[in-house]
Amino acid sequence: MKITIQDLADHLGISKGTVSRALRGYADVSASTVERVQQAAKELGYQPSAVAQGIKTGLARSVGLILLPKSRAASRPFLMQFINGISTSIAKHGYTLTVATAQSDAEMLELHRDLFVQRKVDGFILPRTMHNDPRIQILDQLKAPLVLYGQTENLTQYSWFDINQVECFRRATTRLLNFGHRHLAFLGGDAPLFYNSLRRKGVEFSIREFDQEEVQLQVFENITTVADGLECALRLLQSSQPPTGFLCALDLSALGVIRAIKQLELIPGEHVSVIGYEGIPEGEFSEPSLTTFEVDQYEAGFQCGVKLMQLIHEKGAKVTGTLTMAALLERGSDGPVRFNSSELATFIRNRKRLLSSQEKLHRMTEKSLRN
Amino acid sequence: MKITIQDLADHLGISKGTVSRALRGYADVSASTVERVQQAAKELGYQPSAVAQGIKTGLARSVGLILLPKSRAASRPFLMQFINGISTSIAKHGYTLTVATAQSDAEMLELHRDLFVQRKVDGFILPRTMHNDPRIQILDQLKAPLVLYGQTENLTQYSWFDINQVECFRRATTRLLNFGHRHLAFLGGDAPLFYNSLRRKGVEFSIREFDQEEVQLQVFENITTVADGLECALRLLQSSQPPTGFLCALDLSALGVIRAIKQLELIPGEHVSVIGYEGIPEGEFSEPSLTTFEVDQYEAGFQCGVKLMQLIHEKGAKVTGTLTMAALLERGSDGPVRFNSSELATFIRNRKRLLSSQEKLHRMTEKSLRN
DNA sequence: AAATTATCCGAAACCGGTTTTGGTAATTCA
DNA sequence: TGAATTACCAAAACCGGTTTCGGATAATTT
Repeated sequence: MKITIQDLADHLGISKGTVSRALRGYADVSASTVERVQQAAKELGYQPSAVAQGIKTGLARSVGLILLPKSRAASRPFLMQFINGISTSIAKHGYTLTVATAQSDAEMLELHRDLFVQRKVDGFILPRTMHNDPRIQILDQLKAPLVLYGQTENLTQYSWFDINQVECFRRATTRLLNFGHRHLAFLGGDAPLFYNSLRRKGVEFSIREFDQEEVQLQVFENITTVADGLECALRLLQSSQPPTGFLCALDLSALGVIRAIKQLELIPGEHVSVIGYEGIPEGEFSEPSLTTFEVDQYEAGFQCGVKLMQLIHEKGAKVTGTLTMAALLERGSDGPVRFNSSELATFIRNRKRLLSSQEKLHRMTEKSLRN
Repeated sequence: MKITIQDLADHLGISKGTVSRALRGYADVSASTVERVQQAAKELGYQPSAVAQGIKTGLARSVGLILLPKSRAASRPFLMQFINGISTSIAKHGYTLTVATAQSDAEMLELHRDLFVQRKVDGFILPRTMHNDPRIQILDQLKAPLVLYGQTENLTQYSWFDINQVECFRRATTRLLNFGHRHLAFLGGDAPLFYNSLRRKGVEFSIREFDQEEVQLQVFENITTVADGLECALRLLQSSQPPTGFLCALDLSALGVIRAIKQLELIPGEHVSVIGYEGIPEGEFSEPSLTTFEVDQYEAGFQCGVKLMQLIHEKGAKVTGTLTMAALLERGSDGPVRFNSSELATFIRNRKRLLSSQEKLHRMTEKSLRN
C-alpha cells in the first residue's frame, strides 16, 4: 500500500542507501542518478516516513503546545491565529504542531514531560507564563528546547516573545490621566501569571511619572471573567469614592465593568471610562465598543515558532528575547472625565434613589394590571 | 541523556527483547521479571520512544486536524473546546493531536496527503464539510481513516458527527412564525459548505409545514461576516417589502443584522427579530443579546475523537454517524411581531426622513459652532 | 603506462523499539 | 527415571529510514 524506500530502490534497481543519499542531497551521487530518483519518487508518490526518519535523527519534527482549557475565558480568543502563526513558521522546516490539553496544572506538567520523553515533540512553546513557571523547571531538567510567549524570571536564559505590556498599560493610564481622571482602579487578572505584574507595573509607572499625589489607585487581582468585572465594578462604583477610570488587565473584565456602569444607568465612556487589553472580538460589539489594545496573535505565534526552530536546528544558537507593541484601539468606552469621584458618588446615589422609586412604581403598575 | 530500552536492559542485566515483552505484557515473561522491569523503568524514568515504536507498528499515534484560518470568522470560536474534546478522547489511547493550518484549499489538500503519506498522523478529523468534499476523495484513495464533523453526500460510507441543523432551523423558523412573522429572510453562510444547505432546508421545511402561502421567504448566501450581515440587512430593510424576521446561518451575520436594525433606529427583538446559530461569545454581549443555538463544541470534538479511535484500532470497525441537538438560547433579539412588512416599510421610511432632517440640523449646528 | 585521485554506488551498521525463533532449564507426566 | 511439556529468556530479524565504510571504475596526473 504505502511505498517505502526499498520499493523505490527495487524499482530503480539501485540500493536503498543510494536512494536515501540522492534524496538527502549528498555529494557522492551522480547528477543523473539524483534526477532519476527524484523523478521516480514523484511518479510513485514516495515520501519518506517521518517516523522512520525520526528514529535515526532523534527528532520527531513536531513542537508541542499544551493548553489548559480550564481557564476557558482567557486563552480562548487568541488560539486560531496563534496556532496559525506557529504552524506557518515551523512548516518551513517540515515541522508540525502537536496540541494537547490538560485539565489541571499537574496534568499539564506530566504532559510536557511525557511528550518530550516519548519523543513526540522536539520542543515546546509555553504560553501564559507564570511566576517561577514549573513547566520551565521540568523542561530545563530534560534540556528540552522551549520558547516563552510571555516573560518570567531569569529571562536571559530563555528565548521569549512578548508584547510590551508595561508600556501598553503605561500609555492607557497616562491616557486616562490626561482625560482628567484622578480616581483609577486597576482590575488585574490571574495573579500567578506573569503578565499580571507587568500590567500593574505599567499603571503604577505612569502614575509615578505623572507625579501627582492627588491620583488615587485601587488595585484588585484575579478579576478574569465578565462576572468578576461586573461584580467588582458594581461594588466600587457604589462606594463613597468610586473610581472614574478603570484599567482592566483583560478585555473580559472590562466588558463586565461596562455592564456594571450601564446597570447603574450611567454611560460608559462619559460618566466612567474603561480600557481593556487583548482585543477580543466581543469588544467590538459591546456598547459602547471597548477601547483596548489589539494583540497580533498570528505574529506572536510566528515569532515563537521561528525562535524555537533556531533553538532546535542551529547548534549553539543563542537564546533571544523580543518585545513588540500592541496597537491601541481608541473606541468608545473611555473619554474626558465628566465628574470627579465625589460628584460621581453623589450622582450614583441619586440615580439609585430614582431607580428604586421607578421600580416600585413599575411593580405597582404590574400588580394593578394583573388584577 | 535520554534513556533507551538498551540502557534499561543493561541496567537489569537482561536482553532488550525481554524488557520490551515485559512492558508490553507478553505472557512468556515471569511475573518477577515484569515487576523488576516496571520498577526499574519507573526509577530511571524510561518511556519508550513513540518514534521508534511507530516504525514497527506503522502508527504515528497522532490524528490530524487541518484548519483554514483564511475563513477567520467562522472557524475561530469553536476551536479551543473542539480541540479539548478531541485531545481528551484520543489521549486515552495514547494519541496526540497534530494541528496544521493551510492558507488555501489546494494547500489544505496537499497537507492532508503529505501528513498521511509521511506517517505523521494515522487519520483525520474533517471539520467544515463541503459538498463533494475534495479532502474525502484524497483520503479515500489513501485509505486514510477519517471522521467528519458535519455531513456530506454518501454519508453511509463514513463516520461522522453533527448537530441536527435542519431541526434547529426548523425550530427557529417555527418560532418566528408563531411570533406572527410572515416576511422572513434566511441569510445563509458559505455556499460550498454542506451545513448551509442543511440550515436552509430547515427553514424551508418549517414554512412548508406551516402550510401558509402568505409566508414570504427571501434567501441569500455567503453572508459570513458582520459586515456582510450589516450590508444585506440594511438593503433588505430599506426595500419595499422588508422582512420582519431574520434567520441567520451564522451568529456573526446575525450580529451584523442587529447592527443594521439599530442603525435604522429600530429596536431588535421588537421591530425586527433575529435568530443566529452557533453560540459565539459575542452574542452574549451584543444589545440586545442574540437569540441563538448553542453548540457544544467539546462534545463534538470528543465524539469525533472516539469515532476515529474506533476506526483506527478496531479492525473491521463499522462506520457510525451521530446526530445531536443544540440548545436554543432564548435571548433578546427576537419576539412577537410588531409591524407587518408593509407597516415596517412605512415606519422605516418615516424614520429615515426624520433622521436625515435631524442630521441636517446637526450639521448646521456644528458649522455654526465652528464659526 | 603506472600511479594517484575522483566519482559513484553497494553493503553494512545503526537508530530504538517490537516480534519471532529457538534453546535451556525446570516441571510435569507416564 | 526418562520423555514430554512448560516457563522463561537470549538472540536475531525486522521496521524504514540514515549514514558510514570501502571498493570498483573512471578520470587525472606524473
